Amino acid sequence: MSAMPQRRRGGRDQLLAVALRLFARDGIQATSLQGIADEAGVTKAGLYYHYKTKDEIVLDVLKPLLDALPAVTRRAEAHRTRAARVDEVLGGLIEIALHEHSGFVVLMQDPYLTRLLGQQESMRQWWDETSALMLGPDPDPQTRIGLAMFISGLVGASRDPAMADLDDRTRRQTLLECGRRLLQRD
Amino acid sequence: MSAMPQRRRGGRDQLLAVALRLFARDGIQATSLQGIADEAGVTKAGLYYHYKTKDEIVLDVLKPLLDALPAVTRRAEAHRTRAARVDEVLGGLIEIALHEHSGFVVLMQDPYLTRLLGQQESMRQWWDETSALMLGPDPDPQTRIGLAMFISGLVGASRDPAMADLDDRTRRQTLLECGRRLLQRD
DNA sequence: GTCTATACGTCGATAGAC
DNA sequence: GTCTATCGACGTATAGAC
Repeated sequence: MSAMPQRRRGGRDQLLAVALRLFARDGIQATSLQGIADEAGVTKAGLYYHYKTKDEIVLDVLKPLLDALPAVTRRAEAHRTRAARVDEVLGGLIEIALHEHSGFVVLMQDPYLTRLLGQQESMRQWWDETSALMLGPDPDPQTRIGLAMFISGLVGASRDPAMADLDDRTRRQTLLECGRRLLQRD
Repeated sequence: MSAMPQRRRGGRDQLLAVALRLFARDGIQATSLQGIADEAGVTKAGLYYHYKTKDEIVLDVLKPLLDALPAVTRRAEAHRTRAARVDEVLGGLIEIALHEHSGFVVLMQDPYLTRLLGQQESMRQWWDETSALMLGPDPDPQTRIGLAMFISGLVGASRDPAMADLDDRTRRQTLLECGRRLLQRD
């Protein structure tokens, strides 16, 4: 019983790693199955042993991320003060942005994925619930838009060259400070 | 001698407007010339009378934006204090994000365009110059990353539903406040 | 200037040998 | 499980009639 990811050539986990890298770099639409197969050292038909369609690969690649987001919200709901809930969500999103950066880019920006998930509506529902949790009742526009800027800006900020100089703890702290500033009440 | 944009069916300006809308919605790669031609009411071959390649269309679509960005920087350079330069750049970028939102999305997020412009290096050079102008000498990481979050977050913030309720002046003011918070020194 | 028709490559996906 | 070979659809781009 091996729960370890199998990174063997052509193994599922290696296919997913290759696909994620290419999706983040070139976009899903521009990433061909041929390209994934080449980089993974298998043939195009080899992919079809593991997956029936390209969309199945896309969803499997994003699965860990799509599970991680509701988990953050569930942890935040356990807190009793709004400030604590905000910090929990900010910290959780920052953690994801830093350590699953490729997936986060795809999730936030790829129009192919937007269309694929748009049919499900689950993503929008998660964000409505989570933002309501952070903003509380009757949020002012400034805070509302500050939150939108944070979630959208997290992609670019975590890719910034200045990030390279910082250790992991400082990265989290810096991004958290950005979020707090954007969400502070007047 | 008519300097007015020609919005006639199949005119260049209408082609560009259609292309921009589709690029922003679906991504450049996923937007076929067939799709542009259909929406513009011409045939695919009709496009090739105006443009030799798809890339030529892309660059022409983004031309106004690629000219507007250095113009913002030039205006900012005229100011004598750092605070004034920062406000000038923030205001200029906000103006662009609000009123050329489709183009701004494509410019900031489309990997096809990143590759196309990556060959030229001009975009990176503009941002290096502009961020240096805003950050001044020896910027601390917090400010540096705050700026990265602002520029990247501007796309999402200007698309937020809460924006719909606000008048134009309030939108600018709200986004400017976000930028000031992210760029303030400790 | 705009059309029809088409060349030629690559796409996602399938069939069948080994 | 992985391969070769191939399918039909669609991509960009071109040729030539009107």
